[in-house]
Amino acid sequence: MKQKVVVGMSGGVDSSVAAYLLREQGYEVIGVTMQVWQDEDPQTQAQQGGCCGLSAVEDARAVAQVLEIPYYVMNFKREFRENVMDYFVEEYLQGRTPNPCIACNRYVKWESLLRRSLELGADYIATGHYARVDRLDNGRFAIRNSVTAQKDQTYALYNLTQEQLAHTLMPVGEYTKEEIRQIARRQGLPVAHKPDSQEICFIPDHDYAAFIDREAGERVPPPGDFVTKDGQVLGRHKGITHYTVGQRRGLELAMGRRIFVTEIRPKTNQVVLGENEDTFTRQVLCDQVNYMAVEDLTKARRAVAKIRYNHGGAPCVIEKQPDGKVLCSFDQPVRASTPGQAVVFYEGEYVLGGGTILGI
RNA sequence: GGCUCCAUGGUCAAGCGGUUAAGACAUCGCCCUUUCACGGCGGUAACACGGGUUCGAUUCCCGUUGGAGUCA
Repeated sequence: MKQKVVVGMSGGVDSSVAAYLLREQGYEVIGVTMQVWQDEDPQTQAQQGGCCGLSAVEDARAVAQVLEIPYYVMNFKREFRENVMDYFVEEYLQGRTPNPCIACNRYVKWESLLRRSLELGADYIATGHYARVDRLDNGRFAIRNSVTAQKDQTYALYNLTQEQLAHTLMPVGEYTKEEIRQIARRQGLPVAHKPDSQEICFIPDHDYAAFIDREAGERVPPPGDFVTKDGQVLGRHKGITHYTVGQRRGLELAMGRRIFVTEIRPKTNQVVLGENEDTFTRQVLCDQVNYMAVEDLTKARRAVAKIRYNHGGAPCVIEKQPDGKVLCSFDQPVRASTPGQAVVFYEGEYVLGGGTILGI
């Protein structure tokens, strides 16, 4: 009896090849595209792919046809709205900087999609992520680095639960991006040359502040003061939703030298500005911790941590606090630790866990 | 009101008789990137106005206008 796997197909190269690889490995493969949001303007719809746009459906269906696998479109708009879009807006309103991809993975892809797939009798779900899933000696499941350091998406997956990982396959993690494209070409998949997705999929024009304005209306914080850490007023800002820690561009302040956002203070509606060196911190505190390769943090241990998706990772000591939060003390200061973003801990090739960054 | 300074891109700021009129910051575009950022590479953009002097004025002189300071 073949094991059944539902592959989340975004219409991109990676998930298409994932479906192919699993079919080759002997699984009974079912292709599914998750419909998660919909732009009113069909013009935008056609042009914008993203990881989950609508043009996705046509491409994914075409790939499924080539692979001769069954293909369905499932509607997850409600789940996406609640767990990703609303969360995204609420975070910004409170002066934090969310990572919607992480929320989408945990709550939409690996919660809603997995549940429905299991209901359909599937044993696993699979995606085209550049990461691997391993079962460790301690019995736990953990996300493991992709074989290629060039393209590694483990950071966005730190929040998956053991139960979810137990039913997850990520075949693409065994290959490099070049190899994946090559496989796509050889198999004649129509998406072999499709560019990688980027940007937030539900904000195709990239103007996320305008999106928040539309969503939150009068709840959006008004303009306020740019200040130094000493309280000196430097100018006016457009509203805290327009900024994130470490940001330089878009401040519209000609100081004669580069200046950066060092802190966002929602209480006083201030945005604090300073020198580049002011953006560095040695300690990062996080909550909502998800443990992955380890069941818990009983004592301080060394790790490597990434504080944003494109951070190379830095050595540190992580230690659980009495209240359950985890304090991460870096050997060297890290730049622009940003509340709302995730800090993900690694040991070797495995994800130990991670949490949501809090203010100092 | 008198006197004295100043007047170059969006901001700051070089140049002071012949220059493609620097640079920084801001801004814009591209690259990077399944978040937001950082970063890299490019681009747009200026001599307040009117008279002189000179072969030639952003540069010198005189006004006008607009700022700054100062003195009754």
